[in-house]
Amino acid sequence: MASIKDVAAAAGVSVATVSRVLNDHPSVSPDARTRVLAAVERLGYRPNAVARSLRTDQTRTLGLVISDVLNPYFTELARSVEEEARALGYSVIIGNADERPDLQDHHVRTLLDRRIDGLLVSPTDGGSPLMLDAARAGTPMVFVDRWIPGLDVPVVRADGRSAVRDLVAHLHGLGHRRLAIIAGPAATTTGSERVEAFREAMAEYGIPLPDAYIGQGDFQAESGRRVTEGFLGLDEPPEVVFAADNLMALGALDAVRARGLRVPHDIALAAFDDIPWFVHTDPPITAIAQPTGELGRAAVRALVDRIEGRPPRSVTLAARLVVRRSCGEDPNPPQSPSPVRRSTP
Amino acid sequence: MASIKDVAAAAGVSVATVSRVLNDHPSVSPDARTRVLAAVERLGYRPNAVARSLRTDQTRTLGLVISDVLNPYFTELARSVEEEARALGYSVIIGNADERPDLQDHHVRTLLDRRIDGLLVSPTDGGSPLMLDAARAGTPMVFVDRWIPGLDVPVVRADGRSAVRDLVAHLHGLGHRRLAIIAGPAATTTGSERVEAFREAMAEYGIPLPDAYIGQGDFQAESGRRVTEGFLGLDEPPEVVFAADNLMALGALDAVRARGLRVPHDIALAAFDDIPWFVHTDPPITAIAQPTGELGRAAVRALVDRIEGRPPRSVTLAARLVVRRSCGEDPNPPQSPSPVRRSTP
DNA sequence: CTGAAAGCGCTTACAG
DNA sequence: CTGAAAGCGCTTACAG
Repeated sequence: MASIKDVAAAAGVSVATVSRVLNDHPSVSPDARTRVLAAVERLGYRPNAVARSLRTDQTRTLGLVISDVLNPYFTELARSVEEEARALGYSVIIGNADERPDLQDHHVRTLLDRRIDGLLVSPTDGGSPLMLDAARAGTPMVFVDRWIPGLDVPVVRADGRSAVRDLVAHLHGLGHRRLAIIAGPAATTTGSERVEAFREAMAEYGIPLPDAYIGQGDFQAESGRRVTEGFLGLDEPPEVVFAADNLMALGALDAVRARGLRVPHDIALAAFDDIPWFVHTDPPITAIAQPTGELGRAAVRALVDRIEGRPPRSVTLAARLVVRRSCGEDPNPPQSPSPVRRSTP
Repeated sequence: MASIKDVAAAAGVSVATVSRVLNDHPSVSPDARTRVLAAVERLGYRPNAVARSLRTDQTRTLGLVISDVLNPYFTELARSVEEEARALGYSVIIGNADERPDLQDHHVRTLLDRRIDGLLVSPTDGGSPLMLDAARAGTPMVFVDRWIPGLDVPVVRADGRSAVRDLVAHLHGLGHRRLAIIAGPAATTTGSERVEAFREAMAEYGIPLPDAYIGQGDFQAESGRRVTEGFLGLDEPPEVVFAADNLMALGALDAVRARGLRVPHDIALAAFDDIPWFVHTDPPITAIAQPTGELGRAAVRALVDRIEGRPPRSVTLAARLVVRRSCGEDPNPPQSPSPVRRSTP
């Protein structure tokens, strides 16, 4: 590939002048500029970003380490992150941890080695020494969705507490009393917080959350399946299963179907995280929706603020309950009878 | 951050020696090695990949430009690509074109500027000058899923022809004669091929595919919605809509539901690309499944072969039809009555 | 086995 | 406005 030297030679100027033209430095004569631009065009020259990064000590790249790309929530998050980053002149490199701390570590290490300007992470666990060291060493970092307490790192996330309270009110109103949850890993904030929010909301109605109704999942479909099978095998199975993310809800659906049971007739189902498919599942699934796009954008802005020397802000946005039919009789029946609605028994 | 110089000073050796132990060069004394490793440990030294890349002229990075990250098919593809790349010692940077040629170009350019070792692309269109030039200039490149004819670039893809024939046989067997398709952009191979395969299979049954039954979509949900509305507004609407990808199927479902109609009672639906949610939609959707993971892995192997000087091979794998209930009466009823099955009218 | 030195492709004070 | 030169952090022939 043509290098800056080739361009300089072709334009009859020094490499310094070529560099100035390329970087829009003001002190370049119109004539020199024209010749350089012509040479660039003729040679099809493209600056080597690797060399530039080495010299300037900045890569204009953000690292994003997410827990699971296959989870539509994170895919959407990644998309909004890339979009906002691009608008601000940054690229993003995504590392998929697949809910595995070792993989997360691998990606953090690779990203750090590549000298990304800043790191956006949704931690899979409590944080490895590598990540903690990086944070303490001053690597610009922002947590999205999940975070690690005790670190001076801004957090951008959704607070689901009030939406969970709305969900429990909805379930209680439908007459459900035996409520179970498929939790995420206790090592993640979203893993423990969602259980706590659920327990607290239930307490307001005087309903306990027995251990047998807390299933330990890992945010992936297979665990939702396994936990749900366990629930269904109980002497007194729960009336409702609340999956702490959409993939575990998918697993739960698989398990219910495998047993030959129906939602919500035999067991009700609700999920944290809303996705477009929930409108079309059988039945449509009641879910707690996060403002995913806004979270991604806010996270990027916080990180770029930090990188560029401005004080970054933590952001907490509200999640909201979207009621559909997976927990029982539609509580908001349409005014006029619609042919879409199924005649429920 | 500590540099190789710091390590050299701390270990009392030259930077050359440090470099040698870091790269497992054989000629290093055990003593030197020990001291270097200790210094590395003590300083928390991590080699600067940017500097190494500049020097060695290789980044050990693959670029992957996909048409739409929000499409579960591509997400899964991206995941398998990253997995295989990691196994072979490469990282991957994903660029999401969002089905927009301008964005695709942006990512190709950025990736090239970063001097990735090779490029995996699923082109959104017929290819911009930039991409064509890069291919002709010898940038290691492999097409996945979609490709651009006339270029000496290996292609890794699935052949859906026989699965589409199976689908048409299935539809014909169900008594359907008015079959419509929501096509992808004609500029993409998968956009045009799927229509052709559909048309040819229909011809075998003496069924024509009129223009009115070919809707022009762009592989994204909104276009599926729009096209389906058009079909439903026809004097003689089709009995079946075949969406050329899963997102347009989602849009089609939205449109059908908005009209207060039901699948398959009022109109049948099938999709290219199978996803886990299709098992749980109302009704479960008949789809053509690609061996996505295998495609991603094969594409990476071909690209790495090319990069490392081995002859790369094009690969074509077969797709297969997965019959569910969205086209009408289940043609393979279970032997014993199952409580899962709905009593269809 | 080891080190001094060149060089990868840039950017940027410095001097003119 | 322009260029020569230093230097970013590495790797790797070359000489010893």
